[in-house]
Amino acid sequence: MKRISSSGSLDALIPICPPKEEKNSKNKQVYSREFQAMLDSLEEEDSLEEAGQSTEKKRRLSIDQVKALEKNFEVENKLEPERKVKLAEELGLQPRQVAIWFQNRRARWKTKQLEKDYGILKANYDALKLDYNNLEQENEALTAKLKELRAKLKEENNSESSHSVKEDSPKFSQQDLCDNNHDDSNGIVKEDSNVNAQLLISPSSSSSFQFNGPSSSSDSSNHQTCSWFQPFDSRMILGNMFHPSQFVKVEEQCMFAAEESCNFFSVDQAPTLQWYFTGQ
DNA sequence: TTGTGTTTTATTGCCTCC
DNA sequence: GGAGGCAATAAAACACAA
Repeated sequence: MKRISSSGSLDALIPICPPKEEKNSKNKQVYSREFQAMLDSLEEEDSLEEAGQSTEKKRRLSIDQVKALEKNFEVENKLEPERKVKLAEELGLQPRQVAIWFQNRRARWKTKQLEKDYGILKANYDALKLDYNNLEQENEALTAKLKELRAKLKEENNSESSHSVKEDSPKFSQQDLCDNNHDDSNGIVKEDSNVNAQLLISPSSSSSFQFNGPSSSSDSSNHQTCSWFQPFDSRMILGNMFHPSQFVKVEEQCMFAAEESCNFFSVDQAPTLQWYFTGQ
């Protein structure tokens, strides 16, 4: 026995568990389980009375007792001594039995709560994972599209820049042309041409390209179907939409390199949810 | 009837608080 | 140091399939 008493009584000293030989009571069952149990309890009470002991067999609490305990547990899942004694008196139980019931009930509640929390966390995790996968796909699509566009720009640059430099733009020095024509560290090809427009690639604006040019550039018929991406054919800009004598300045306004932006969500890195947990 | 899995009741040992 | 809480566990009670 662990404690003499939590409430000052001797209830903890009373062995509630029956002696070991009780285990074999099943072997002498002749009647139905309930009836046999009743007989057994009566038999035991008699024998205990004879022995002068106040031992109680370990048995389940009645439905009414459990209901009352549940009700009290709902009100407050901790049990102060006065309440324990009062409840025990009301239900005809030992105060220690009430305390044990509350203790076990708290343990059950905790287990259930953990299961519940696990379910919620799992659902959140699954949703985030789905989100992550979608973003990953978007990222891949964007990267591919960007590569394609850059290849096109480069190709056009190679085929057309020499002409425009030599024939159409005598007002620029060779240095100016070099400055406008090189691949800078931000990763986008700058274009010199004769169209007055700006191409803005902004990773912070929902993966869309922004085109600052003449009003005709906002022609909605040129939009492609993808909602997150508003690309355009650079040949259209250079060849059809603007007068060839106009000057084109393709400018990148990225906070960081386009390449970096495309790899913002690394494919190899699984979501850790760390931010989620620390934020709660 | 019996074996087996689950639930409930109770114990034990350790820890914290006053 | 005693009281009480908790985790781990034992053991009785119960449910149920075969």
